[in-house]
Amino acid sequence: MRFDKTRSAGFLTNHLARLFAHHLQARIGPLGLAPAQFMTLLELWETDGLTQAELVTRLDVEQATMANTLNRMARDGLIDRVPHPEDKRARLVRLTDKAKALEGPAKAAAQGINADALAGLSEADRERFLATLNEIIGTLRRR
Amino acid sequence: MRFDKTRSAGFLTNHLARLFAHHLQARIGPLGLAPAQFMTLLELWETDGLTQAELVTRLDVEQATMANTLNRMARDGLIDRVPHPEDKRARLVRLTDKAKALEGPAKAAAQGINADALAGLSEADRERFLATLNEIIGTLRRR
DNA sequence: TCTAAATATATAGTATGCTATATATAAGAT
DNA sequence: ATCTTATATATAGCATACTATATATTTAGA
Repeated sequence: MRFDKTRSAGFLTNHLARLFAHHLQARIGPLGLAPAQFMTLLELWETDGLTQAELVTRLDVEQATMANTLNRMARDGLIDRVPHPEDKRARLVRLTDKAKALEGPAKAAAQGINADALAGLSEADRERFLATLNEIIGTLRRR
Repeated sequence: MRFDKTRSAGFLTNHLARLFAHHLQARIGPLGLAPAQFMTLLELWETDGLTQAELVTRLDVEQATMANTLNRMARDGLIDRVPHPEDKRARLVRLTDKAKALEGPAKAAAQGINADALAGLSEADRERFLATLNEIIGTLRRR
């Protein structure tokens, strides 16, 4: 059976994701951030005080993955966790001042990588690429 | 600063790669394979007897990553490593009969996932998507 | 030739992802 | 009110990725 890597969406997406992660790490590492932490901060910069469960839903990772990421973020002084006022099981994730201060530089770094990556494409191709990514994500999530 | 996840190539690619990996795991797991093992087998099915260094180049992963993947593959009876005839530092990675027998079913599983993922796209959009992935990979590798 | 640089592999440590499992609390059902 | 089920979080164990480092061998250069 033939299988051409360069024509496999799964293979190529895996490769590209590793390249993006590598570049992101290079640019936000100096800020004291790692990629999964940045992804989590994107939600918290939008809405401070989410629960772990809400972050899990919004970022589509497993609960155990998020629990570990939040532990590392607390260790690194990016978040605090305070008791949920109405639910003794839950805790609210709160940004520290340190994490709030990183919003500008970290988002700029990520935007820069996206811009570099798509630099060789026409505006129409960029739009089509983003739309297709979103569409395939939707397709695979439904299964 | 605004940062829309649904318009970030890096964010979307990370998400999609996780979805692809999850589906691939579900379909090749029952064959006794994991995604990185499958990726490595793709090269070895093409060319049996590669060195670790050659696999590293072809798959664009770090040497330590490949060393660990090969250890797990040897543990699982998918490969043997034999001394390189001309270079005492190196070893040749050889497929076992077990690994050879998995080529058809594993490739079929991966093709099936790719087909499912792209099912909602026109043929032209599929081609464009694959071409764009390859192009962006090229761009980011050059940096 | 002998030393220095390059190459092939291995290992340690860490981050991020997963599944499976455990515990605590909340909500619903009878 | 009690019992069952659902929800929120934590933890253990593993795969895959990374960087940094170590060792062995080969190649190149003085």
